[in-house]
Amino acid sequence: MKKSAQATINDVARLAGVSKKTVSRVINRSSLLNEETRERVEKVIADIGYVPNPQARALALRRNFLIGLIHDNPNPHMVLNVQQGLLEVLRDTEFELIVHPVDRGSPTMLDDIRRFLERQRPYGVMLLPPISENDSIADLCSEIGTRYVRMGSAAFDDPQHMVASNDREVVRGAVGHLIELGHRRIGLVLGPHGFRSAFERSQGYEAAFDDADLPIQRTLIAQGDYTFESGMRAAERLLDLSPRPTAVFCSNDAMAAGVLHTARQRGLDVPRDLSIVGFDDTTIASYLWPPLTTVRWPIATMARAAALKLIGDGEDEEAAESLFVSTLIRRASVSPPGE
Amino acid sequence: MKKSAQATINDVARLAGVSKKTVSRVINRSSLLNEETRERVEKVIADIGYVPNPQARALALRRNFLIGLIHDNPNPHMVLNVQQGLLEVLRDTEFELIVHPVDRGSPTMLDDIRRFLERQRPYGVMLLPPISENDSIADLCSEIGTRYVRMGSAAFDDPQHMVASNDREVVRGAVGHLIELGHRRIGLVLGPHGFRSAFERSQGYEAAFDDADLPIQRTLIAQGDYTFESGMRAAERLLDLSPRPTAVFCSNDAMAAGVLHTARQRGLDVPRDLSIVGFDDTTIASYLWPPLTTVRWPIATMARAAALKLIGDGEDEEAAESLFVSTLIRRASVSPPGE
DNA sequence: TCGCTAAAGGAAACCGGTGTCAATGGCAAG
DNA sequence: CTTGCCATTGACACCGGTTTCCTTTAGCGA
Repeated sequence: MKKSAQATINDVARLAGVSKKTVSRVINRSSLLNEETRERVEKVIADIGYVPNPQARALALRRNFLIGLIHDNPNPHMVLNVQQGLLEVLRDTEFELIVHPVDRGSPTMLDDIRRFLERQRPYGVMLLPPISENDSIADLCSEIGTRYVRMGSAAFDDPQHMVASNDREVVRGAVGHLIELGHRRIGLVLGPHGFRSAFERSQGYEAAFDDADLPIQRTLIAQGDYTFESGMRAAERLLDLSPRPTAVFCSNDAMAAGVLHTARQRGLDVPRDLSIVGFDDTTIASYLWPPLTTVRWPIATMARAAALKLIGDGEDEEAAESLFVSTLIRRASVSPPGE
Repeated sequence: MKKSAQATINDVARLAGVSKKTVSRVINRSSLLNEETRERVEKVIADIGYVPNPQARALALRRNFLIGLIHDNPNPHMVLNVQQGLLEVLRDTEFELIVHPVDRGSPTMLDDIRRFLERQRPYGVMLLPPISENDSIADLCSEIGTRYVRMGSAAFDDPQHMVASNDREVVRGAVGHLIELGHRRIGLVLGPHGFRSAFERSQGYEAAFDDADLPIQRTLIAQGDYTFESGMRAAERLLDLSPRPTAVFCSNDAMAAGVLHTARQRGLDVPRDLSIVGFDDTTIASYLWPPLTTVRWPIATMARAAALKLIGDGEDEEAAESLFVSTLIRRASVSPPGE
């Protein structure tokens, strides 16, 4: 009564009284098939619980049923949410997720990616920021013939290759909200150079000032690099200014946490003495005291859409979408100035 | 001048003037080989940059060069750290990481895993808590012949299948530290039922009281489920007690953050009115105010060791280790009582 | 020089699918 | 009745490795 080895296509063919090629046709839903034959084969497949061997298919098709996630270690919160979104879609399919981190900065990054694509031959890959902004990676995918979807803070590729959020607009709204509350000296903690997300968010900041016909004060703009520590340093500089800013918009939550940390060290009360707005809506945003007002972007939803774009035939509705709306989550770290 | 297609083993064989089999022998480091032949073949391989096709190998060997990460969505911090540790090791090898989340609770979980193992034929898999504690999964791996390593809060399998931390001992030390500082009414926020980690940590708590010959007060033990919200609820109950506990040990950081949150809502000063100790040393631990005293366990190191166990021949030193030491990270959320 | 043994290397089958192309059979048209 | 065409289906090569089994060659003692 030993457990039989995995059934093969030959077993199915024999039992159904057809050739392996016909079974293959059934599996691949070829249209050139007699309906009756199809049913007979499908019955056998169901009966013996046959599942095609992915390695053999991969060899013959020169294409694996894997979706690759290529990223360069941006924030863990994002990576994990993306994975969850992708996996939600892949869970009920024959696809699996393969994670391939790379090192931007390394001169061999492009070669690494090429090797990965040529060797593993994933069905499609998802590119996360910041490397998603690198056009040569997208070109490489096209060249090799691997489907790809880029995730970003703005649409910088065709819809079928892009899931983008509206960072600029949402920041414009968030900073506009601060202005409406009466804030005038609003600091900006920038993200690192070369990150599209940092750029878009700073553009949103500037747009809000333009909207209100207010001048932008360069001294209120501090450079950060998306880390907690850089947020602390930025806050030290901003809070030394006189007059002090009454609010700060931070390009991500980690830096916002840093700003909050420094503010507290200096005995400032948040939000009375300083309003703070973050970006990402990571879990820490709600754990902090006061809970952080921040921007939530639908990362998992975007990842789901990306997965559908990657594996789908382009007919799914969600897969058609490529622009996703982030929203301001109002918590307790913002109030009118000096209140 | 078009880029030639990937070189195959036949190209190498032709250029080196040997048969495919000999090339295959070189690749697989067979010992029955003339040294001179080996060198000649290796030179050709290096010259044309030949890399064996993983799909073909997988088909022939019935084994993929993939390491699977099977988990059930425990805390993101852990999943990500594990991934980083694994990938650090895999980066320089021919292995790739394939992530396969499952749903404990689902009655089909075991079948899901079986299908995954039989279809993808990963070289080895890493099992994360809490499903790592499920013996039938380990048995399944043995049955199918997939190498596996389980991660856990205590050693509950052979060393070659286990990377474990010393949760019980480190908690014993942490709570002992609170006792030394003078705390007597020390709350415990438990992790969820059925989690070995929760059990081990509570055992550590009890051991510390035994060490000091102090009685354990059951009312000071509150049930949590590792979420921020459950920490808040637990704190609400504990802080209603009279006399109030002067310190709380929480089974993870998220719950500690919840306790801190509730304490703050009630106007308590941490650590003066309430000392808090967490577990995990997630990033939030240092972002919180006051920065959280917590236990850091070497997740990435454990994952590295696990990867070496999975792909290695058992000769690496780090791979031999199976018990890893967590340490108490002292920050500002602890002080002597009432100070 | 011959015979024997062991090491080295090659031919062909095999892993389990898919692609190409030809064969088969039914049916309408000539 | 024969021919031509289309819908189905199968035979066989192929994807790129590994394994089995056999042959060749080298080494060595008699």
